[in-house]
Amino acid sequence: LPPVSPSRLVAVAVPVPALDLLTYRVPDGLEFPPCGARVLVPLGARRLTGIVVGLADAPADARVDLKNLIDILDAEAFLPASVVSLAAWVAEYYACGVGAMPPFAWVESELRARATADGRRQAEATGPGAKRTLRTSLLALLADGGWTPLRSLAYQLEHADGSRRGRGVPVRALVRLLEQQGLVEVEDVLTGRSAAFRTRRVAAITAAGQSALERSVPVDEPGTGRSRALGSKQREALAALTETPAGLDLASLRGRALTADVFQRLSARGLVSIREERQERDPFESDATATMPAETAGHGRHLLTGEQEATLARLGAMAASGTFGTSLVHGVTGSGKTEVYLRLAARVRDSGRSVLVLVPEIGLTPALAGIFRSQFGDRLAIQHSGLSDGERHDQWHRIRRGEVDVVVGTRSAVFAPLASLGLLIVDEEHDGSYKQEEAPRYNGRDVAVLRAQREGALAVLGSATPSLESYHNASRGRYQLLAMEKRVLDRPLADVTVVNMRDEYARSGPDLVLSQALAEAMRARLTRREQVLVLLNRRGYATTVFCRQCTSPIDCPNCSVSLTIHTGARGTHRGRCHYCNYSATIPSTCPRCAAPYMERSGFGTERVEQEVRAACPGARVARLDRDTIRRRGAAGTLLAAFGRGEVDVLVGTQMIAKGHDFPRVTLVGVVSADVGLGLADFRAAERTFQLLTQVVGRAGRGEERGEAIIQTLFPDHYSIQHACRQDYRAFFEEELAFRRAMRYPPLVGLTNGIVRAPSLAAAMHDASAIVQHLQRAPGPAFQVLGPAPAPFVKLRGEHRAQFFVKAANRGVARAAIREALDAHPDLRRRVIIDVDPMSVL
DNA sequence: AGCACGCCGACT
DNA sequence: GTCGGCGTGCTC
Repeated sequence: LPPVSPSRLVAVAVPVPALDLLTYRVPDGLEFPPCGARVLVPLGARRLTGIVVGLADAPADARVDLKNLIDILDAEAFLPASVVSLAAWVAEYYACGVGAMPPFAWVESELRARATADGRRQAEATGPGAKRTLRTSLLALLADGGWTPLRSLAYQLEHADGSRRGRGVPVRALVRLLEQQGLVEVEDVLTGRSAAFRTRRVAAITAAGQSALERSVPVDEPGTGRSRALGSKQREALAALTETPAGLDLASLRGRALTADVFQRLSARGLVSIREERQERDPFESDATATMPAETAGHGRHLLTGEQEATLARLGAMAASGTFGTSLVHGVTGSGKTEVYLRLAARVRDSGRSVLVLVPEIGLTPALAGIFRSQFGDRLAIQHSGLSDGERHDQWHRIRRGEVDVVVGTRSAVFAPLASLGLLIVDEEHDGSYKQEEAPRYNGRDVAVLRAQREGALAVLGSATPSLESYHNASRGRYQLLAMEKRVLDRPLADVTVVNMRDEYARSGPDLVLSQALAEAMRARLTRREQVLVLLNRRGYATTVFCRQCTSPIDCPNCSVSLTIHTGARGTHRGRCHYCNYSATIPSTCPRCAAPYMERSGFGTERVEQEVRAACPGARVARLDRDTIRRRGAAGTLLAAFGRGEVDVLVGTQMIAKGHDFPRVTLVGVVSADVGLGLADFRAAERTFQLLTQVVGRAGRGEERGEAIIQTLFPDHYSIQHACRQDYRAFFEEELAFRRAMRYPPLVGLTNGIVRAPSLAAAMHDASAIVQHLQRAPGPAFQVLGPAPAPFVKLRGEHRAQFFVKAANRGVARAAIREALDAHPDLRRRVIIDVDPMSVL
């Protein structure tokens, strides 16, 4: 039991991203709530559901007048206390409000309204021909008898009677006014996410129904006072129910002669009962995971290689110790890491502790989830963004109720409410998608290690191309390093050829996309009915359009980037901004100097697809990038089709390089290894090395030896050279030396601050106010750089200035940043603080 | 993030 | 005059 606070104050996390913990008083009539319980609290004009994080002291600022909790919704922890304190710690580390943390944000409530009887009468009195005011439109919307969420009202108003502009309508004020007039009632319910179970309506026959059916007597009609005999449909329905004693799911009536309406009428006469039953969705029914390869069934059966066996033994020993430790499994692509994870997870599960597995993106790599599914069956839960809110929540509640031993999920699954964790696995730990690029900007991998530490569990990070951070930790002895250097069945790594595109341009002109070597290799592989992956990490048809006379490119009006050319309907080309989605037709004459010499330059995946079709007539070519997978699950479908051999050549961005296993791919072509190398980002070389190594690893996973062809303008660049030789260690040493010289992570802790403002001058001004505050911090504990215009100085119409904080001791820097932000509350909304950034662009 | 408040231009 | 669009500040 928590010690009783003499002042009876609790710290509460509310689902408001900008807010930190708030303090509330527990009124005398209420028990003191335990940590992790949900509570209903007043916040401004709202009432919200929050989570108790712990006891609180009286706020330092005496001016805040504390409010009472309205209600306590759980007698026991709703979120495990371990998850609550983990999330609070993470919010502190990443300098964001606790309210933004996933486990707190998942608990929400919602205001809903409906018309009262008076309100309905008044709505009916206003005929359709009458003049529509906002007030009458609103009342009409609320008069259908059901509860309507206030947040959807503005949208409904906008679409209800065409001309009305619903945006900006003070819906809440209007509803409150109507409430005061007794025309509308308002309720505040726990919603959606936490109550988002899909329910099904199940009909069962009542005793009255049974006797009515048997004796065929007339039955009272509700409301009318009359009696009527059962109709034939109603008799049929009752008869059907006698055959299904467990009840009949009304949704299953679709396509049959009976309709739900018949049951509804019977229910009104008391002959049938209809109950709502909670129904849990199976995430494997949804298309995102339906495409899991069937060959995964073989996993867990065949023998491990010596290396796999040794790695498993070491990890198993660490896990069995029951104390915290972190292990970095550095295994080359195709070395069979997944198999080791699976067996390790089974061991830990059998010892009575639970397992959490993080993966970068399930939609792109369904194989791992499928393998775990076949091993753990319904003791496994899946958590990822492709699930609907309802599906996700079913899974979340199954975990919370302890019905699950193993969770496989993306980033936010690190907060899954698992009890007694014994093992956390982070697959492809270097992957950038572990970092959330919006608040809260946490890294799921780092949170996983932290959680392991707090719960005395083993953390296993795995990658063929570990992040500099993790490998550095391993070489300093903070992590245990386990290497897997051989591929399963001793399959050799691909032969890599580098093509110097300068020579190719000299020979074939500057407009060349596919070198002769790549085109010929593709044709050769295709005639042998093998498959090809072609990587270019840049979308679109062309990179820019510029005027040959005045050389000015066509820029996005909202962002400081030039428009990318995309192929639209009927082959027309449009300019599009990849940052704000602005789109425009490309003029045939220069908007600046009117010269009719507009020229395209650079190329992206669309152009590559076209060139591949031209170079390989008859080949089945498909493209996988963000533009082709708008629809949910489309990536999985396309990858599955490629896996079945229905596509010969798959062109795509980095999506095609993630951990897929396509045994028939024998050739990988990289159209330009240089995309990203020129970026002003300290991770540019690391990302290039990782991408090249990963994509080269896709070749030759079957019987046939693989081949990779890398086109570049910089064949001597160290990330390209080391990637060709698949020499991680050499790359690591060289890159670490660069990071040390430049004082970049992992040798210092880096925090990036970006200040947004209507003009660059204003952004610079506000940024320097914060920087000055930071520089006043005592001692040379950290270094502040900037402010300077950010690399994307304008984005979505806002101007941006940036600054950096570099510190050996992150704690000191964190405290200083928090203090500087607190000193400038007016800038809070416009400042982005990114602790341990993945990218500084 | 909401929500309230207050300021300003554009209409009845 | 007042409506309603938007910037600013606050939420224990």
